[in-house]
Amino acid sequence: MDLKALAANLQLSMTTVSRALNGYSDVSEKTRQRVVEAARNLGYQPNPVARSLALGRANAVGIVHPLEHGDVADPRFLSVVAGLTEGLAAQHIDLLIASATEKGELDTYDRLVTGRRVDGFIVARTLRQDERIDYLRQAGVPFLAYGRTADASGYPWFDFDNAAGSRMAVERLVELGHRRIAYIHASLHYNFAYGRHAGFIEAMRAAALPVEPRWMPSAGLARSSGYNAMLGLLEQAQWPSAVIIDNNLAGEGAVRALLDRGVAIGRQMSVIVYDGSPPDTLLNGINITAVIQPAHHHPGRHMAGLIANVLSGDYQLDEVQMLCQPEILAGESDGPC
Amino acid sequence: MDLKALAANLQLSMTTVSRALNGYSDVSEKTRQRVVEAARNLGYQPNPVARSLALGRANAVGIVHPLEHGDVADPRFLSVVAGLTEGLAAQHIDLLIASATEKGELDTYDRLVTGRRVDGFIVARTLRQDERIDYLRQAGVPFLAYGRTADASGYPWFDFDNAAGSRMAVERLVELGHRRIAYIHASLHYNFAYGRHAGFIEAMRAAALPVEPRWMPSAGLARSSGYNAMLGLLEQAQWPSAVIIDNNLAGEGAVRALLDRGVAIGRQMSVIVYDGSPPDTLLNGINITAVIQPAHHHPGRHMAGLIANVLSGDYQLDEVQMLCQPEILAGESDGPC
DNA sequence: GTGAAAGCGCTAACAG
DNA sequence: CTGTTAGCGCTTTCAC
Repeated sequence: MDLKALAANLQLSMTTVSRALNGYSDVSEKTRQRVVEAARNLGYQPNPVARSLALGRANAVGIVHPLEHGDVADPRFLSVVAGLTEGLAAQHIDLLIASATEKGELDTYDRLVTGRRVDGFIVARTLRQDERIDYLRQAGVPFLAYGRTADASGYPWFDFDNAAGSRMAVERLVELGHRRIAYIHASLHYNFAYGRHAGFIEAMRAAALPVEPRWMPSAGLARSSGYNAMLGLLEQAQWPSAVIIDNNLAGEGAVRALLDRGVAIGRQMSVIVYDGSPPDTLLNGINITAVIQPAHHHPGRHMAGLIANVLSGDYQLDEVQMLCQPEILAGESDGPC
Repeated sequence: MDLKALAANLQLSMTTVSRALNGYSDVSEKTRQRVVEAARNLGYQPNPVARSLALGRANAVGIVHPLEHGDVADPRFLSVVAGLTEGLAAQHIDLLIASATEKGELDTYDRLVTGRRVDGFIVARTLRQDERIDYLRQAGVPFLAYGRTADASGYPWFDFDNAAGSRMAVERLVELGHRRIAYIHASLHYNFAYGRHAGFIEAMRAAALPVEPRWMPSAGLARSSGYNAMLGLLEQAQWPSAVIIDNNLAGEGAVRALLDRGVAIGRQMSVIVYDGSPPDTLLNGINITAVIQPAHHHPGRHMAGLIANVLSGDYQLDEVQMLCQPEILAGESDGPC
C-alpha cells in the first residue's frame, strides 16, 4: 500500500492525500477525515526512505560507540541508548549505532555525515577537551552532547550537575561529623569526573576541611581499580573516616576492598558512592548511600526532545542546554564519625 | 558532489559512472579507472537514501533490544553489537538498534518491517521456544539468529556448540579424578543454557557419574544468583568436589561465594566457568579455568557475512547455519580431586 | 481546496 | 561499451 494506491482508492490526488496526512492547513477537514481513516483501514505506512529522499533528511541520529581495546559493556552507555531509542521512536527518528573504526572515532563521524546516513549525533561520555565535539562544531553538524565539556557554551547538551552532587555528599558527611574525607575518582579527563572533583574540593574548602591529595586517588572506571584505590587508602598511616567515590564501578570495588579488609562500613569508614550500586552487584547486603540522578528526570525522553529541537535547527541555545539536579539517596553505608 | 556532477565532470553519462562505480562488467577498464579516480579525488559519496529508494532495500539490519524492567547492560549483547557493526560496515550495511516498546517486542519488529527501515534482523539471546523467530519466519522476513532454538532447522543462525563445551568441561574434571560434579545453570528457556545443560548430563552419563538434581541448581544470568546458588551447594550435607557454571555472570558470583566461605578454589572445590571471568571482575587474583568461544572465530565478522548472504536471498540453508567449536582455556581454578 | 508536474539521487531496462 | 529513459515513493512548488 503506497501513496498512489491510497490516493486511487480515495479518488483523490497523491498531493491531497499527502497534505492531509502531514497535517497541512489547506485541505478541508472532511477530506482529511476520510484520508486519515482510509490510511488506517488500509494499513498505509509511508515509505521512510522515499520520505527521506524527498525531504533531504535521514530521520536518524547516530551514536558512535568507541570500541576501546577490551572495552566492557558500559552500563552508562546502554542505559542512554535504551532511554533514547524509546524517546526517539515517538518522534519517528531512528537511532543508528556505529562502532568506531580502527582509523578512529572521528573518521566514523565523518563517514556517517558525508554518507548522509544521519541528521545529527548524540555524543556520549564527554571528555573535558573533546575532539569529537570540536570536530562536529567546526563541521557544522547538529549534535547533542550527553555531558558537557570544559567550555560548555555554544552547543547543545544534557547533563547533571556533577559539582552539586559532590557538594551534597560532602555536606552530608560533614554534618555527620566527618573531617577526614577521602575521594576516589575516575580520570579527570572525563568531564563528569572533573566536575564532581571540583565540587568535592569546593565543598571541603567551604567546610574548612583539609584537601589531602594522598586521600584523593585516581581510580579509573572499573571495579578493579576502585578496589586497588581503596586498598591504597587503607595502607596509609592515618585513615580517612569517610570516602566518596565518583562512579559506581569503582565504588563497588572500593566497598569490596573494605569487606575484604574487615573494615566496618558505616562505622569505621563511611562511604558514599555516586550512582550507588551497579544493578547486579555482589554487595546486596549493603545499602549504599548514593548520589543519584533521579529517574524522574527521564534523561532519554529529555534528550530525544532536545535532539529533535536541535535537528530542526530552530532553537535558542538555552533551550537545548539542560542541567538536572542530583539527589542524595540515604543508605546505611555512612554514619556518625 | 552527486552523481550528476561527477558525470558532468567526466563528460560521461550518469549511467556509465554508476556502472563503473558499482563494478559492472560492461564498462571499459580504462573508463572505470578514470571514474574511480575522479570519484576519489572529488570526494564523491553516493547518497545511501537515494540508493535505497532505487534498489528497494534499506541497507540496514535491525536488532531489537528488549528493555526488560530493570534490565542491565548485557555484556553479551553489547559485544555482539560491537562485532557486528564492524563487520557490517565493510558491507555498507547499517545496524539499527531499536528498543522494544511497551506493547511488546514483536510489535517493534513489525514496525521496522512495515516501515521498510531494515532489510532483516539479527535476533540475539535466543530462547528455546522463541516467538520472535516464529514471527519472522511466518512473516517471511529475513533474519539471522545468534543462537539456535529447539528446532534449529529451516532458518539461518550462528552459534557455538554449547553441548560440546559442557562435555569438554566434564571430561576435563573426570580426568582430574572428580566424580561429584555440580552444575549451576541459567534458565533452560535460553537455548544456550539448555544445550550446555544437555551436554553436561550426556557427558556425566558417558562417564557413568551420577546426575544429581540437588547439585544442579538454576541460577539465572546474574552475579547475585550465582552467588546464592553456590551457597546452596555449600549448605548440603555432601559437597560436590567440582562445579561447572554455564555463564560468567553467575560464575563470578559463585566464585565470590567460595571466597566468602573460605573454600579453597581448585583444592576443595574445582571450578570451570563458561566464558571465564567477565572483563572487569573483582576476582583478578584467580585465573579461572574456562570454556571459551575463541576470538579467532570472530563472531561479528561471521555474522556480518552470513546476514549479507541471507539478505541476498540467494543461499543454501547449510551455508547460513554456522556452528563454532568452543575450547577449554586452562586456569588454576581446578585441580585433582 | 485540489491537482499536475517537477524533482530528491540513484539504478536498471532498453536501445544503440 | 555507452547513453537515453523511466522509474523508486514521497513532497512541494505552482497553477487552477
